Amino acid sequence: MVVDSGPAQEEIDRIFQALADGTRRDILTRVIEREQSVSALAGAYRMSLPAVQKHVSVLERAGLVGKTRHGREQRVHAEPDRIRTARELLDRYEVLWRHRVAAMDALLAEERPDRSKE
Amino acid sequence: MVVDSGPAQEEIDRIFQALADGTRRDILTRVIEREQSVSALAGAYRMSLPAVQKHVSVLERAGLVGKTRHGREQRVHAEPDRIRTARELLDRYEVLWRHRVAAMDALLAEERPDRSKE
DNA sequence: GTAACTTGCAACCAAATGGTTGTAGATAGC
DNA sequence: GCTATCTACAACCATTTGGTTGCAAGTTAC
Repeated sequence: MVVDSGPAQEEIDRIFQALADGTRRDILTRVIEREQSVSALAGAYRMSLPAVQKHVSVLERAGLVGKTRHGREQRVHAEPDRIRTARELLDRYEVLWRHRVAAMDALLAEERPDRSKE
Repeated sequence: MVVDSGPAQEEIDRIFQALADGTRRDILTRVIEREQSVSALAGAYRMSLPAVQKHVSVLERAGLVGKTRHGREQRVHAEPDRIRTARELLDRYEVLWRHRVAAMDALLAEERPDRSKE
């Protein structure tokens, strides 16, 4: 079932924006496989820790990951529901496309020009 | 890394970047329903025509839409294959997530820290 | 031809992105 | 106590983004 009747535009913006960076997609992949601390993540890339912190923050604001305290460490984990939401978002576009193709087929079958619409 | 066996990283960047803007998602929705000229699209928004041109250009570089000349008009149309590609990209993340949940379940059931798969 | 319309492109500007360094607060271990 | 580590946050900088205006080129209509 759909999580909600449709996330706000800004929510969708954040989700796609978060996924529009290779480092962030890689971070997401890593924490999906296993939750880990920010510094552990930072060790995997050739950039500074604050840079990784920012990427995690972007993913967090998009709701794709969350953080849990374990002593002095802060483990980053994936948020599966939101990931599925993102996929379902793309599903809607595919549904729209199928609809258009069906309309075009009907148009070609009846062989009538429909240019007087606008 | 693991997720990437399809399009290049930059391609994926462009696809998600293109979808990370409400105006561009709306343009995509419109041209999926019916192909139309750039100026016709521009008439639907409260921004200048060059701004809409830029949005279309971003969608075009991402491969989500294409353009066809009809006299002096340039009709923008959707590229369904690429839209499906984007959705399948998200599918892979969901698969990874399911994998991780299955591993966690096995972990909790057997109560041992080894996460080797069957 | 001239005029009107559609498009493309360059220059410009404000705001956001993605990175850096530096500083400061908690927590674990000595 | 002191020290080292993990994290957060602020300031700063270069580049990109999203918008503007203005101008040039191609196409249609007169």
